[in-house]
Amino acid sequence: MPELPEVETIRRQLAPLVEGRVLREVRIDDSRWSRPLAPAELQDALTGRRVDRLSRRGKYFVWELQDDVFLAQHLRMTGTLLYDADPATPHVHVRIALDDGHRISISDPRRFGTGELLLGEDARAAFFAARLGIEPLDGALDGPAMRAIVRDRRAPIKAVLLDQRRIAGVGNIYADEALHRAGIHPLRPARQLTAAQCERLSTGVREALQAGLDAGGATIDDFRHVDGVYGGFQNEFLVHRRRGEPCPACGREIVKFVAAGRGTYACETCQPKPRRPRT
DNA sequence: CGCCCTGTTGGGGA
DNA sequence: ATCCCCAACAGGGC
Repeated sequence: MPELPEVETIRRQLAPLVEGRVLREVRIDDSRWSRPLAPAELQDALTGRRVDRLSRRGKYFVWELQDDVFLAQHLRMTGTLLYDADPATPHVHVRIALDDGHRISISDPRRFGTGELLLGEDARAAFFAARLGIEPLDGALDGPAMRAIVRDRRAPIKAVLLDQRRIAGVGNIYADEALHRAGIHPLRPARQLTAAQCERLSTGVREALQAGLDAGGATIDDFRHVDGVYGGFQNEFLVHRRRGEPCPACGREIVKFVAAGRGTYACETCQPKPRRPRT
């Protein structure tokens, strides 16, 4: 469910509610969530600590706790982070009681979500350095940066966009959206992109993510805010393809295929298929 | 009712 | 470097 705009939206809503609060009680009912630690170990490490800041890196929430203790939390496919959730909410595997009486619940039907404890600045830096590349909304993702990222890579451009070690936070839906905005076919070998295409793609990635943020992270159909309310839609490529409607730019049919192992949508009029197999 | 397929993610093994 | 499969579950098509 959550891609970068959704994660950032949740972070912005939750940060003022948790920063400065102490985690009074932590209950983890899922041994998968806290691997490699046992749930009891993670509970003990978190309990009683003050939240200095709630930040984000790629699609990770970073709970910055006192004494340089960090929790890198990922919601993966189906995780939701709820504030004062309905007690009947299903699939809640992690519950946190704050010192002001409010509660945090993490609901995650598929249980892919993770929470990793990182002790100290160095551990945090190493964790993200091994996994994440450039932050797409920090201003550094321009045409030349994109060109350096695609250079020498013969993998399809969509696979490169989804590689978190290159660009942090672009998921399946926003990758399709960015490629449509840039007029680039998802299967085009990355190294074939011209300087002009790299420029358009860097803009497409930034604008697609920003549009998601402007919509309050409401671009995915079952996205819910921290208060449990469902979000709405915006009139973008990704919305049209979900509805089975034609391309909003040219009116031609949107086609579906597999790229980088994921379901992929494109308009092959706006995004011409690659013809040259190798370069 | 049951079976099969799909999926917003990322890690590990081939 | 790249591809495939997997984690666990819900929902839709047939």
